[in-house]
Amino acid sequence: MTEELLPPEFYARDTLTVARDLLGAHLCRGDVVLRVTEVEAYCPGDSANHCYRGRTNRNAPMFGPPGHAYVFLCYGLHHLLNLVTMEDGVGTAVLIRACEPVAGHETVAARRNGITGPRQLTGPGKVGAALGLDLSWNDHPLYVPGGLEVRRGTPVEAVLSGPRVGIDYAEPDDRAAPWRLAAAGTRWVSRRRELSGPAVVAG
DNA sequence: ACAAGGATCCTCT
DNA sequence: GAGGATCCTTGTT
Repeated sequence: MTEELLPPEFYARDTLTVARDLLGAHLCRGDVVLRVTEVEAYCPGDSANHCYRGRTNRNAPMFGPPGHAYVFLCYGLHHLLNLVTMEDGVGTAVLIRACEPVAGHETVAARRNGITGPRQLTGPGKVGAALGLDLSWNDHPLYVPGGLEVRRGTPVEAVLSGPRVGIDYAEPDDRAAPWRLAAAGTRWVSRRRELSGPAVVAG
């Protein structure tokens, strides 16, 4: 039996809550299924958020309806996947930083240049590569069957947290905010030394 | 029209 | 641990 697609209402909530609840969810495209193990929340009024300085052509999908993808190209070569949260017009999202493979192992390995083990999928650019994403997936609705889908998956036992990665341009309070969340008890997480917890136990 | 820099990864050492 | 790859978005002339 196929797992339930997460509906738009799932995303139309507080971004940190959505981020925590996305841990354990499944990203599905074709034969590939990835279980989300690490995320970052980009919140309202957050100087690390691409939307902090208002709407531009690039961040427009983040200002759109919840449950759509926001894909952007980082350093000219990595496609990073975000899931838009909160109400239409707010401009918040959750970045997917790491996953563990559930199905489609051969496809993932091929897209990752034959790499297997945790280095295969721990890092946001690697997740985009494993799913075969490019900018054409920008604004794609993730609750519609047949394309890129997010399904319920299996919950995580406990959550680690720490500061977000690669946001030196942000203001000090936002740099320090513990808005990177990861599943405890798995090796499929990037930069684990910078995380602490378990601080939150899933109910 | 141009220059700068980025929510990174890989290949070395 | 250091450096290069690589191209789009953005703000400025």
